[in-house]
Amino acid sequence: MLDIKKIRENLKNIEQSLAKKDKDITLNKIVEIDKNLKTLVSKLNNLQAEQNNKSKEIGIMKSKGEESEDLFSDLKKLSEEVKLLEKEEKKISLSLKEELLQIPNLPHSSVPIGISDQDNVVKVKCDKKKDFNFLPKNHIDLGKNLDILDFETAAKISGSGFPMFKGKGALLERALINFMIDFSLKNYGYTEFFTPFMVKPDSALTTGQLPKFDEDMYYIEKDDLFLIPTAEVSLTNIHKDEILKFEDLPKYYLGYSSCFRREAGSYGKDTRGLLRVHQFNKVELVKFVEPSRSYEELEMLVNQAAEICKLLELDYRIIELCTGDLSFSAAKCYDIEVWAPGESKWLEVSSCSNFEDFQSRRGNIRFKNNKGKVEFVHTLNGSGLATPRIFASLIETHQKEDGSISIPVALQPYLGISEIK
RNA sequence: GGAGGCAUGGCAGAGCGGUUGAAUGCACUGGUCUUGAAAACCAGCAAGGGUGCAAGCCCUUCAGAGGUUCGAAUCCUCUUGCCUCCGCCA
Repeated sequence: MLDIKKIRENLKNIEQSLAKKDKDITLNKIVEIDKNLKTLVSKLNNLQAEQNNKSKEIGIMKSKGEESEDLFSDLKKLSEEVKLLEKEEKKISLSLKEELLQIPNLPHSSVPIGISDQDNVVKVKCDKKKDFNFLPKNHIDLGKNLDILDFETAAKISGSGFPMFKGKGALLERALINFMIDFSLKNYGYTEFFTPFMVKPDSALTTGQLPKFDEDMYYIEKDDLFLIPTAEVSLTNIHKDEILKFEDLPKYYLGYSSCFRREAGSYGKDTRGLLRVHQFNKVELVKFVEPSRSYEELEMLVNQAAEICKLLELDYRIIELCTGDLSFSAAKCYDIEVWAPGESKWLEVSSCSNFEDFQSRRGNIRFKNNKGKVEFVHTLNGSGLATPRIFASLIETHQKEDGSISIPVALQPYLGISEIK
């Protein structure tokens, strides 16, 4: 959520900045509501002050045993007027908030300007991809031949778009999760969480999934709960409505979760295999930091996630998203993609974003700075990483001509084997 | 699912329907004392909004939403969360 004060003070700049993300956004309505609200509030405040004073007078008189009918009837009228204005004020500030919640975050000045993913910038290139002296198979065929993936049965149970890992495949999936958790835990000082997978609408509002993207999430109507599309939602809301201590920052949180996405609107895209599924596994990294350090923290976060790709011996590249491809809540974002030689495609396995104070404002997550002033924290998050695509890239990259898979050294302790055949 | 209890500042914990944004303690910050520290003593210490150069002044907020009243932390209703007991259950 943007700061209404900043909108008031820098309307032109903010509009220009928003246009880089989406040229159709307009702030006219917000500015108008804000103006109305301001005049109403100052009128209301004056009346409230009068009411407070007179009520106190009555209190004093009563304690002296005096009575005044005039004052009573005066106040009766006044209080009716105040109540009316209070209702109006509530209505207007609610509508202002509703409007503000629809406006995306401003892109950071360093973000390359562009309209679509065509304009993204490759920041870290993959110089040469792994050579094969045979035609590499895709993960669907590999998985079937090795009997480690079973999409047909998953479809029978749950419908299309749900992966099912079997035998060594299930072991590999579990190993990847554990490996990734341990990696970030041991090397970067994170606190591990195992969070709820279902959240209240309010929590999804904090991180920006609501109110605009409710169609992307699974919703349990009976209990008014959403299945999380990422552990980011649960992790970020840990400090909702709190004031953190300056000395407690930065906070590094990590959590594994299943992630649930309806993928509405992407029908026909990547319908086969592990590339786009309704349920997947991901280790998510979330940071709460003081504002001055958030961009430094973002660079650290991407590098950390990329390190995992290296250890898994995958070909990867880091993409800097352009303004037009940036998500609703992000001020700046890097994607990490790994190469899947069987699919002959780059697969997005991580997205590392700085949200600045966009989410913290929505979730009211603040800290007391070293001068004792309360400020909004900056939040960041990054996948570290998402498994099903890593799984696909991994078995495609490390396949041998006979169809077996060699397991990267870093992962071997987690499987207890060095190959799947 | 049924029955009951509770919800106040960073924490603990008072609070008769009327100068209560809220006693007190702890924590924290500054000061006195001390070679230094501790202890003791003194002072300060909620957030948001408005206005002002500033000091300040005004408004809102005692889980949330409604209601009663001239006036609500205090009374009523609903919701949510926590605790206790019963039922069910991995």
